[in-house]
Amino acid sequence: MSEAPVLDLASLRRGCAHCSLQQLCLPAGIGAQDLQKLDDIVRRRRPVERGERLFRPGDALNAVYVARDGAFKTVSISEEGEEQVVGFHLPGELIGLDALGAGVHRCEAVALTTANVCEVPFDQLSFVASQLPSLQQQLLRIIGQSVGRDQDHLGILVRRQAGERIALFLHGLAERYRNIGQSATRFKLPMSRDDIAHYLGLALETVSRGFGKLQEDGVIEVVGRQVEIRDPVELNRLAHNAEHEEPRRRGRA
Amino acid sequence: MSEAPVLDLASLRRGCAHCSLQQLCLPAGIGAQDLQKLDDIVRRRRPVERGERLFRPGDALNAVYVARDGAFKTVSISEEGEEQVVGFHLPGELIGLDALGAGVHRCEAVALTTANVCEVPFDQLSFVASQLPSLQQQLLRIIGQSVGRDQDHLGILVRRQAGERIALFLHGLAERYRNIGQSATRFKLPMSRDDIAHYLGLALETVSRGFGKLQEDGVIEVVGRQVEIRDPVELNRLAHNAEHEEPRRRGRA
DNA sequence: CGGAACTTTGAAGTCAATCAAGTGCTGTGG
DNA sequence: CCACAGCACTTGATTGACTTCAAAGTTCCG
Repeated sequence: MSEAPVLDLASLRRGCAHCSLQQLCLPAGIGAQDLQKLDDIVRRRRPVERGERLFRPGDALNAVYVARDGAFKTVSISEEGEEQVVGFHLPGELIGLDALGAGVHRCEAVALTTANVCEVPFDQLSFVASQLPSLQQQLLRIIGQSVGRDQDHLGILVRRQAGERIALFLHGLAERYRNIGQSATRFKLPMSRDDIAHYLGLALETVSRGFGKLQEDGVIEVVGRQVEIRDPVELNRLAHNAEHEEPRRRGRA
Repeated sequence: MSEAPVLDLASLRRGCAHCSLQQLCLPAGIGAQDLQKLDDIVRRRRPVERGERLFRPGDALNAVYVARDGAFKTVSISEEGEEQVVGFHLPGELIGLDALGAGVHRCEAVALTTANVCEVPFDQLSFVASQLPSLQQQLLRIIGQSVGRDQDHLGILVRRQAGERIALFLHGLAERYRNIGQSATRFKLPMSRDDIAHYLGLALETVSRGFGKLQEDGVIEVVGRQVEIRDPVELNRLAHNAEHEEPRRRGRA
């Protein structure tokens, strides 16, 4: 009885209920049978240690991954060996889509903390999706959201100054923590200043100074990687309105 | 428009052979019947004039588009009204994927030149794809390639200096012209310096100076929007190796 | 406790943005 | 055909932001 599929299904459903796959299966109005098709192909992995990689550039696209807890970064390495942080992945966000185009990963996915991940073999996912149009559509949507996040990232990098980028980064991160049911005002950064710098296209010293200034201004409280957002409204203003518009208004008003 | 399907099919097939949809149907080993399913949903539009828009931010995702000739830019407009050029689209490159995530466009697509476009209603494409697994896979791949291009764009913007970005831009553009069977060494830029600047995250003056310097160094010949690449090897080196690493064409050559 | 990794802080230099003319193309009307 | 307006592009000078180099301070773990 303890091996009864009903129990397994129940536990999986509970598991997926607060991991990103909820977006893949639940809103599709999926039946128990169909859900099981999906559940059957999801694999668990032993915890991944900090610094371990899920895949490396050049690896074939075997699976996509979702962290159940912990965090990852995806890094693309230029021909000169310089690292560029392409994205951070919190629990529930899909990892591995970078290989969709060529069938081969462009980036490496590195664990920032010890983490538990679900692994979904891609060919099986693809096969199941072809049988379940609603799942296929969900898959497209998830991918589209990931594209949207990339575009947001672009928006952060283009013609924005350091303070603005940092505010935008913190703002976006808070939003994402809120989405996974964690505090949006108090959290521990899973990544180093260096990682943030490589994500924002800044020098790490600039990131450090930016944090310092935000603290000076009473917007955040930061000790090492522990962050508390004291003034979310002001943070939002800094992120969207640019800091140089208000404080000193010269001719252009 | 209901005309003789057979004739339409023939012309479309010829048409698709050198437009981006070739990537959608041809490699899938698609049969004549299946091809027709696809061809049936592709619509032509009257030529789009320079400055016209295919869609605007907030528009529902009705269709994806492919230019048969001409060029487009997709622009996302920040809350402060600043324009950010998200991408340029040459003939054969899909336009409109930005709405996949939310079902609503985030960007606007503006014609840079007069252009002919094919319009593929998205729900129909999605429906046909669900019936043709091979088409579905192709669709995923196309989307993945678009994600890859976005990541390349990211790579251009992060921590690269102006000269490098411009070289990278020209290099990438040449590559894409080559892919569509046009000269990779001599072409006319469809976009303004201002568009390029907004794409590269630079001021337009900086772009102009960058072009000037490349010309001074004998790498390119540029008159207005007409560009000739004189030294592709050097351009490639500038794009990937950074100009300040090695020969500072002053003292030690 | 000690060491390594990470973070903060300071000072100096550089690159690109900005402001400001000026030049050259394109098309239109006299 | 030329004059002229409008726009796109180029060029110059200045300023400010960020990087870089350097060093001290902190946190995290074994």
